[in-house]
Amino acid sequence: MNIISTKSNEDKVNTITEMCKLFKVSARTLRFYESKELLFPIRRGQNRLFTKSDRGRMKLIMQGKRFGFSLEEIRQLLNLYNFGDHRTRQIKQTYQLGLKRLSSMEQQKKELGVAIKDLKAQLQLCKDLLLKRGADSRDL
Amino acid sequence: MNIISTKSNEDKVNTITEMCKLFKVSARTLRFYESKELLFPIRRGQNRLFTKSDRGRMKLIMQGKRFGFSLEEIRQLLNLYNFGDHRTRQIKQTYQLGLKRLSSMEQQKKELGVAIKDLKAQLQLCKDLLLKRGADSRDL
DNA sequence: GTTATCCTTGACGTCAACGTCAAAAGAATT
DNA sequence: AATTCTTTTGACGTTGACGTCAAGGATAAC
Repeated sequence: MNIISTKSNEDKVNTITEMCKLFKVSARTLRFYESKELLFPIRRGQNRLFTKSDRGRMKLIMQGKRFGFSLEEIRQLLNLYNFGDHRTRQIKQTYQLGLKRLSSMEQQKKELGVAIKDLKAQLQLCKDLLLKRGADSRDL
Repeated sequence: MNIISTKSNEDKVNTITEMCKLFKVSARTLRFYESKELLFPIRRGQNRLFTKSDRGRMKLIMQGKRFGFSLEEIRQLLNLYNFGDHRTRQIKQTYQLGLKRLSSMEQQKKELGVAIKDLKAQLQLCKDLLLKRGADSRDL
């Protein structure tokens, strides 16, 4: 342990199998994401090493997928989290995209709230019917 | 207008093109959904007529898609809204599925809240950088 | 009657997001 | 040195969710 690297996991790198376990995806998926420029693992020889940046990106990728975004949509947004090394014009574009995405996500959250309310009501109706049909309330 | 049908749009039926416009999808999509048993239009001759039930289902389908669910997942849940004509055991299963889906959606809403917060923060950072680089604050 | 318009059923094509398999290269273990 | 394990790079396969013709029936308009 070097005296400089007090933040032990800051500069830690992962092999591909470690990443697989970390994010519960296949190696194929990670290579695929690299080919699509969502990840940028460095190389030791010909092997991939995934850095903290890649871990952060993967987290965002999984999140984005959960919310129903396509990989391409996610890729564009990922630049928002690495804007240091881009040109101003590109950052501006990504920023605009981020604003759109934000409002889309806020909208989705609102809709989700309504859908949840509906589903709850429907489940209640369903439950009532089941009880009326003589179901045991313990297995509901 | 029949004296019995006071609820004018309750028993209204739509042709396929009407449905297309109503939900902004293609006819192919509607036929595809029927083939996958997500919709059950009645027939006049060989033509499809979409009922109120189908309209309700379509609303739920679009919603489900927005939230990232697959058509198969959506199909299973749709039974929750038409449980009148099913057997108790099946309803019970659908009910259980609904509970799972509910908690999944609630989880998703929570994650969405966090992601929105993160994105906002990131956008702020981005904005600061752009301003520092001399961007005009009016086009942000 | 025929032209035009909707609608139908196949059947094949496409695109995203991977899965799967083969061949080979490197490192590690015995 | 031989074997095992991890990983690599192709390359082809698959699945979900449709798109896109092609060929034909039904109905309304002229």
